[in-house]
Amino acid sequence: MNMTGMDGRRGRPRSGEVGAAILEAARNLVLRHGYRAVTTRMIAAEAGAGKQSLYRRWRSKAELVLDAFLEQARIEIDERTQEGAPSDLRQTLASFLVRTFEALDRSGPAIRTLMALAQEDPELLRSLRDRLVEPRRRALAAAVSAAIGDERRRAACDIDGAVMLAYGALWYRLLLDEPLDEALAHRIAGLIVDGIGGPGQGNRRASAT
Amino acid sequence: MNMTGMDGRRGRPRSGEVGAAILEAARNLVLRHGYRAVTTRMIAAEAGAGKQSLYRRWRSKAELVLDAFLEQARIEIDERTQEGAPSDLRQTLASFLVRTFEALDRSGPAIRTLMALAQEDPELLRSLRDRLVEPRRRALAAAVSAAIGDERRRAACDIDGAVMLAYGALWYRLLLDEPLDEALAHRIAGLIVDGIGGPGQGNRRASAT
Amino acid sequence: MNMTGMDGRRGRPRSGEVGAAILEAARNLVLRHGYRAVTTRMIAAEAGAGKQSLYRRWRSKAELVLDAFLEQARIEIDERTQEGAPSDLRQTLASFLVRTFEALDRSGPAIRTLMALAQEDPELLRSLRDRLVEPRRRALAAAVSAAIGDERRRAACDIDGAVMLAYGALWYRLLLDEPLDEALAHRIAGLIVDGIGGPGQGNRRASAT
Amino acid sequence: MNMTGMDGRRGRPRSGEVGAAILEAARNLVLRHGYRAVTTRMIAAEAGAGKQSLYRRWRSKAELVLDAFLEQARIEIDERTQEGAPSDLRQTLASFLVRTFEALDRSGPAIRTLMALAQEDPELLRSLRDRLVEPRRRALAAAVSAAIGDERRRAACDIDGAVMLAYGALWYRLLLDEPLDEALAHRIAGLIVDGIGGPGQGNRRASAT
DNA sequence: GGATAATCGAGACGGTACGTCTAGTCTTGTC
DNA sequence: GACAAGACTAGACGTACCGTCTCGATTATCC
Repeated sequence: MNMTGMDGRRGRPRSGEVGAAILEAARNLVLRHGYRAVTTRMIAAEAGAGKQSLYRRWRSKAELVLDAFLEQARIEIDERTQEGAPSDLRQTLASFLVRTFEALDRSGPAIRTLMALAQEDPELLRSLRDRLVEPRRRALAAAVSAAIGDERRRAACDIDGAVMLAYGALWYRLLLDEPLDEALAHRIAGLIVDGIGGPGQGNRRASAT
Repeated sequence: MNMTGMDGRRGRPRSGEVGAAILEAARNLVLRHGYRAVTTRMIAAEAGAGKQSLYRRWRSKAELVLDAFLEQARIEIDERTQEGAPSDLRQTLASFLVRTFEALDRSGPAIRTLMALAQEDPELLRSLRDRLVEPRRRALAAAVSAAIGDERRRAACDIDGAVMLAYGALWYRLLLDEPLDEALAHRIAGLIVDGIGGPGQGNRRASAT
Repeated sequence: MNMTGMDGRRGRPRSGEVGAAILEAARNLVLRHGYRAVTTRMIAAEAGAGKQSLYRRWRSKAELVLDAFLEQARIEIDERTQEGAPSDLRQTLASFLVRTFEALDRSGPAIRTLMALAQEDPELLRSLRDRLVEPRRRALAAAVSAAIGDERRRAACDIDGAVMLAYGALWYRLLLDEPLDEALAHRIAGLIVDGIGGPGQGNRRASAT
Repeated sequence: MNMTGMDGRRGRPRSGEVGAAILEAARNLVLRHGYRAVTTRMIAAEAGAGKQSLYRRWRSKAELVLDAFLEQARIEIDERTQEGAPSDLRQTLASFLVRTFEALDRSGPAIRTLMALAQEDPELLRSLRDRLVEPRRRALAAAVSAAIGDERRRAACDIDGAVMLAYGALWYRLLLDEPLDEALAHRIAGLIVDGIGGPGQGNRRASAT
């Protein structure tokens, strides 16, 4: 994953532009045609690079495509964290999901592909977790934590569990190719905040039976 | 997908044993080596069959492997539905998840792979949804519905939403290769029933702020 | 080199047409563009075959091209041996060379290429000797032998040596890309029959000095 | 081919040692492993040089290897031309061939490879002709001419034809990987001087029939 | 002596052929 | 017509190599 190759200083250094061009070509082609339909030859040609320049930097087509999309994901997450200080938990959750859904409008198919690839490649899965999933988990957890506010109440909540439910639902819908819209975001937020029975007291007792 | 081939046609009838042997070979090989490492030639050889006997029955390697694992899933789901009528919702959810997690202990990696494949193959995704995801959604929804019992209270609950959260969490953990154990099952059940704040009233007000 | 593959009898037998089409494609392409400029992909495409069908029959591009031209050479040599019984040695030699030069007009470049390839591949060289060089050596030796006629005089002659000189000169000119014309044929024939000094007695004494 | 680069230009002059090291590395590696198995990278590494230092001096790998072996050939030919004035033609021819065969003992494989390469590279063929073949042709022609001695007799002889036969036989045997020994040298010399029938008068009449 | 310029080793670069592999289809002879 | 065996087309993969380009460092000549 070290793309600079500047450990030693002898020989011609790797050109950052070549690596960037390959990443961009990979990203564009996979978005346009899907992972399977894109070949390393196509990526190299689109980038104006030789195939060897590709394999000098990444061990396989899959690693390259992962990097191509993680690059993009990093940018988006940075923009997202410019939050104010929301006070309502349900609203916080819902708006976080809405914004995430919007971002997935473009990158969804590629992200799905990445998760799919990672299922056959443990190292890829590790990268995906470390560089895509975990940062977002933390971002959502922080947002939820801020919305709860009070320290004591926070301790009583299973924030990480809530984050798991939220992202679980997101991925489930994404992978099954079911729509991710604003209504769904509010529905998920409501469920997570209040549980299955909604804000009323009804299910309190039912579960206590 | 028609495995009998006994529509009253002329010629030698298809041998049921051949199809079964292929399914078993596919299941075993994929469990052992993973989807990508297994080739159609290997499956045919392991089953003592010709490749044509494979493609006479399934349209692609992916469909075959899907069938190989759905066969197993069908058996498991049949056993699971032989339930009585539990009354406690949280317990119902938890035990459903526990049993599902146990079944995934063996077939999990293959199921993950199927979902991964489906990301590049719409037809496979459709099959996966119709034959694996939907039946299980319905089974869980029915169990939840039965546990709630009362008709009016049922109407107030977002049962489908709860099912989405439960299976979402399951897939999320499965795809990220995070453990699926009994503690997790209870945690998910608790979250779904009571929401993030747990059975206490605290978060009612918080969300009402 | 066994192109039928019919040792066992199970499975689909190799198609003779495919092999023949590949040979012809290889021959035509190499004649047109030269050995280096022709790729296995081009040969397969021209033959309407897959690359695997090529590598199933030959171990490398070089082996294939050898076969492609030996096939042709065999045909030509068959036609050539339909000789009468000439009596004049110089004339016999000259006309043999003339006819050979004519045949090389078309296949010369390819034959040169084969000899070149054989310099890096001992197995290829062996094939070339056994299937191209030796048969022709024998054909010329037989023609020379017949032209001399008398048994006793034949024993006094170094027929094989003469054949070596004739073919040596041919290859030398061929490889150096120097013209092979009728005048050259007669010149070589004259030298071989009479030696450097020509039909006169002059050099007899010179060499006896 | 100018290896000094010292035309009075500015900048750091080319090191003669680097060029010599490259030549020696090329010669050794090609003798050891053959032309194809040796790469430019290997030559540069063996010489402790960069690849650019190689291509600064030669236009291609083939030209370099040609030079590597011509260097050796030049030395050999120089020694050879320090001859007295032999008078017996057959002996002159034979001893010339014997010495040439000895030299080929070491460099034969590489020379063969060069001729092979030249079949696909007209420019290389030209170099090979100008710098290897022609000088040797002239050397042999001069030796033969000197051996004949008498001006009038010389005019009656086809000296160039004899040289063609001698070198033709040499290359023919070399390329076919057939032994080049002393007996062969004398045999070729005898054939060239006297023709197929040997020193007797027998074939004079046969050819005159 | 400082500027200029060509050299040096090292190795990345574009391009492209090679030989291997796989999926899914087609063709044998046998049952 | 199903069956086992295996050849078939098509085309992607990752490696290898050539000849060029680029880097920092070195070594000469010229001003």
